[in-house]
Amino acid sequence: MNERAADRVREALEEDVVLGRILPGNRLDELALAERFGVSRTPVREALNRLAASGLVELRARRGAFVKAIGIAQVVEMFEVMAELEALCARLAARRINGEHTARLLQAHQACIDAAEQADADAYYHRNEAFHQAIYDACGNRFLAEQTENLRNRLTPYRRMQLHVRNRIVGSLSEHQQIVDAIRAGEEDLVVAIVKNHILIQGEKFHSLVQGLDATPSVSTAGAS
Amino acid sequence: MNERAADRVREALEEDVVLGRILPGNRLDELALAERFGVSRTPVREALNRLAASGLVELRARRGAFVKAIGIAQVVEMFEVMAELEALCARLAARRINGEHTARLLQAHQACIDAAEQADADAYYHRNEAFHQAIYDACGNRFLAEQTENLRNRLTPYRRMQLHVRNRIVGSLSEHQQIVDAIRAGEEDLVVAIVKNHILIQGEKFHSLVQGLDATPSVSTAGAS
DNA sequence: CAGATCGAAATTGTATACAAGAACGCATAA
DNA sequence: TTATGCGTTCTTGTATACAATTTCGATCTG
Repeated sequence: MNERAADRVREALEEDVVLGRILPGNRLDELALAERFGVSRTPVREALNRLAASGLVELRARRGAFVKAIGIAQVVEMFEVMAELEALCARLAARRINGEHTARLLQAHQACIDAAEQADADAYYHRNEAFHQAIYDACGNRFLAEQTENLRNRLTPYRRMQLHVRNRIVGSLSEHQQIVDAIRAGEEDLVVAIVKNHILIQGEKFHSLVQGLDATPSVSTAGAS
Repeated sequence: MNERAADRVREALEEDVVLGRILPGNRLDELALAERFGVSRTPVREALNRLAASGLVELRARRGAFVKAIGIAQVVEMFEVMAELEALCARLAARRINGEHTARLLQAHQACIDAAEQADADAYYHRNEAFHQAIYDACGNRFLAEQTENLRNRLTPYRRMQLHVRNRIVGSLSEHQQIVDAIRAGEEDLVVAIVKNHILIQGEKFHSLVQGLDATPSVSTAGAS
């Protein structure tokens, strides 16, 4: 329980950024954060450095820390990589899964089914995370599992936003079933195809979602308005 | 020019670790580093944090920073991921490469050929890096390019160690030629296969290399004299 | 009135001082 | 001789003080 102040600050900020409580582009004032957490600037700076390294904030030299404004194009790029990493996890899982991991995977899948039957979108979100984590853990490559989890965390806000799209849960669940079956059957190529599609769907949904919502002129629409 | 002290320290330490001038398991004393670089502990700590985030050093709470001792198993895992990322770069490059990037790729390839003809292993190493970087840049996905470059940097010492293996340069060069041809022809699946093999060869060479050298140096072997 | 230039305030980057915990050694006892 | 307990010392973690740079605003000039 003797937690380091810097870690407390980092975790709290991480949550704020990931959950969208601090919006992209906002500047993170060291002094203000220090006061908010009741510490000095030193642990705050340490936390900001760590967040910068994990890509959540951008550190402009002598200008402060800004919540990284990830453009639509980059999010699509990230989903592209995410699909590949997750597909590799699934491929290796299909190749190497053992009894223990199989049990965990089935359990996580069942938990998703339960949440879906209760139409509890929030619970489904969390259990969906656990389901994917179970795949990562089953891949037998801890480094890959960590990398994939990292990227997944960075994509959290963009996935979260489109889980409320109509019928997405039903579709997601059906894909989960296919994934589980393919992994247990050791069908590597099949599970890779399913997972890639499973992830890329999210990227596409995100893309069409933001295009329908808002014309954020950050990148594309050059001379708009 | 007006470089930050913390960045200078970080870059210098990065080089020391990557080039093996500081061995895995060694503790990085903040005060000693501060004196060595003529700065205070503050920028040193910042540098260590950044290095920890990029996985080069391990930060044990209230115990200091240690150069991360990456086990053989993890290196093999990292090569497994590396092969996948690089193959994805190549696939996307084959799909989307344009004239400018093609020129750069050809130029980088020719530079490798020149270095090989002069049997200059050191020059070949650097130009090989540039060749792979050219592929990353041509993939049209800046995020993927950055991730791949990052991982490549982390694997540097393990790749470097086996470039001196006999005839590896010749084999490498031949694979480069196949990669260039496949990318220019837009043969996605073909280039993926070649690249995966190209990278995994390195992982296997590393594996057999260390197995031939030493029995079980699973952890530190830091103070080996 | 517009623009530039200079200056003050605010903020980041670095150094130093202080607090707390861990490593190490020494002494003592069995 | 060895193991254990205590205390010193060294190192990390945090706070504060100082330096340097940027930003914003006011004033002056065309």
